[in-house]
Amino acid sequence: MKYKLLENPNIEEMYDLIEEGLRKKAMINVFCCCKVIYEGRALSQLDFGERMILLKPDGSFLIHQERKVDPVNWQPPKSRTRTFIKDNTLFLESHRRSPKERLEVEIKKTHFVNYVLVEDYQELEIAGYEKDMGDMIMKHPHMIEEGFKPTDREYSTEHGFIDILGKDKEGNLMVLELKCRKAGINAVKQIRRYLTDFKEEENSNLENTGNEKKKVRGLLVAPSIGEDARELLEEENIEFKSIDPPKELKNDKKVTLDIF
Amino acid sequence: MKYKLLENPNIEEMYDLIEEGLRKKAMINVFCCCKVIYEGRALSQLDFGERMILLKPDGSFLIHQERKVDPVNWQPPKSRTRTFIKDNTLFLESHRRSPKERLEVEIKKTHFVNYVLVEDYQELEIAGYEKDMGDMIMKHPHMIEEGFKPTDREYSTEHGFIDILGKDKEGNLMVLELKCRKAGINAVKQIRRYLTDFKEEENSNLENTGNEKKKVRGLLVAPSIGEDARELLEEENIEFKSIDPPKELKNDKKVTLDIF
DNA sequence: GTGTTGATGTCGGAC
DNA sequence: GTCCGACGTCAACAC
Repeated sequence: MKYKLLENPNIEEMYDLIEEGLRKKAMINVFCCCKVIYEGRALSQLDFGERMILLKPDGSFLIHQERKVDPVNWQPPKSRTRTFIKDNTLFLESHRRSPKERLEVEIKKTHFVNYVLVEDYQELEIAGYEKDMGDMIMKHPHMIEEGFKPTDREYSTEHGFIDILGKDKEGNLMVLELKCRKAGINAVKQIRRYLTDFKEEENSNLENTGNEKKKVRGLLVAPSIGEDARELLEEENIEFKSIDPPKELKNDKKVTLDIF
Repeated sequence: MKYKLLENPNIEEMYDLIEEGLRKKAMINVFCCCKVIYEGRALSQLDFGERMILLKPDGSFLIHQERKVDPVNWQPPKSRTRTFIKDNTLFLESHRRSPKERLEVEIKKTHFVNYVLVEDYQELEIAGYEKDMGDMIMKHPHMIEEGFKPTDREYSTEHGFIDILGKDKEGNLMVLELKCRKAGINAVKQIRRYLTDFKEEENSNLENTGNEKKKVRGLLVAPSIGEDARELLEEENIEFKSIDPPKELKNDKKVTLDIF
């Protein structure tokens, strides 16, 4: 089951659902009246009130009040969450090893609780660094290889945006994925998804037109690449080009600002 | 009604529920597959994936992925949220006036959506940071050393605010810089800047008045100090006093008792 | 409003 | 691990 939800659960139901969610590494969401105690780098307490609690599969633990972007209390990723019942009351507890920190949530009344098995393979693309790299390649396509001609930027597909689309000197389609830092396995998976799309298209074109076969080349562009990423890359017949991102424009700007 | 919840809603149902939640200033929670575009101080895009969206009555807008404490995209309090349907697709949009920022969420598939009218009158009581440390020292100056008398708090200088200014039992000026965590090299540099100011002043006073020379002592107060910081400290003849920040809540559980 | 500073900052990268 | 810098930092407070 992809998700599970309970309205006005009793303590045992709620305990079971949260335990199940934790076991399955789901996102768990609790709307309840609770009291919170935190001990660690600082010390805090928050008396009973209605809040939203969010437990993430990476161990993150967030308690949100009705205002502000930041959670009122939280624990970082890799914290360990535990549930227990004491005096007919459900508690959530989160421990962090180092620095030693503890979060304790006493739950009085729950409106509803749910967990969801989340599928999210996308990473945030933020303009700035990577954008600069794209700008540079659009301006100097020979950096990729002789005869490379970029045709599209941020080309939209069903699986997401392709950073740069172009053709090599033979006329083969090239799908470029840019990373401004060391490329990980996710970068390779990403480019693989794009390629799947294009290869399907390519095959149907072939059937229709009988043209001579053009290849679709996947090319990962990054300053370096991780070991696991390299493996998948070779397996999938994707190419890799090592290019450093253009030297920081941000710093230059900041220096200028500091001067004034 | 205190809350409302829909599983697998269709677009119109979802639109209505969110509009109702916005009108009633509720906390709104959406578990869905969505795509996010942000334009403002930076520029970002996040392709389709499953996430949790949280809209708060103060205008805050959070999009949480399955990892990290921080939301992947967000808008701050006082942003204005708008919903609209285009091409049979539901969009959430959030505008901020200044700086001009826009967040656009395209929703593909929603697992469930709910709103809750939250009642939370409590504020976080927190202890263990720099202000508490300053309070403690002002209240118990002997913690620094016998005969220490603080004279000013947040004393303004050309280079910034001195946390605590005072005099030792000999009448020498003391410049205290407080850190509630392990002090790094920056803390030492900071105190060094303040000292430079005072020593210049001291010298000009000497010339003018011919008074006997009083020293200016710099004192870094922190629970501990890093190695590089220690080096610069000794080089600059700045002193160090190890003090842990107080971790006592002011109204220690009294609030709870008062309520009953 | 603009500006400055502290924070359980968080997060990522380098050593 | 620890240290160091960047961040759409956020949020509180002063001016």
